[in-house]
Amino acid sequence: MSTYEAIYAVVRQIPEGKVATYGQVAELANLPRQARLVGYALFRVDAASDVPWHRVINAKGEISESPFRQGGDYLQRSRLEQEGIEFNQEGKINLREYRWQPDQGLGSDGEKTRC
DNA sequence: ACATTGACCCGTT
DNA sequence: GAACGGGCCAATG
Repeated sequence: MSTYEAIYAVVRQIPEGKVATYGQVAELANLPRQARLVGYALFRVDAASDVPWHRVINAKGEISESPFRQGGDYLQRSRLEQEGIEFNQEGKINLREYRWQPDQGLGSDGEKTRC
């Protein structure tokens, strides 16, 4: 069980039609402030892996991927669109809508115990 | 074993 | 609101 394995495990928990940011995945993987490692891990992810790496995006809601990535840049976006995720003119995703929240069913009130 | 790299996030200016 | 820099860790050659 390597550190990357933990990251893959978290990414694998991302439901379909939802996206998670690197920082979020990092925290879920027990790696606080190590969003970088998440990105590095995904970079080293094997295409044959069942890791939905395409569901992981940066905090800006933009798709980040290296130009050397197999296929091209449109691949990830195409996959996300298949999941039902929409992009705006900027090619970004509405994190407020598609951000994966593990505790989605927190409470009907949503945010009440604030301050 | 050392140095380099690599798909980021956050706080400050 | 945008731009800039710093910090972190692991894998690779």
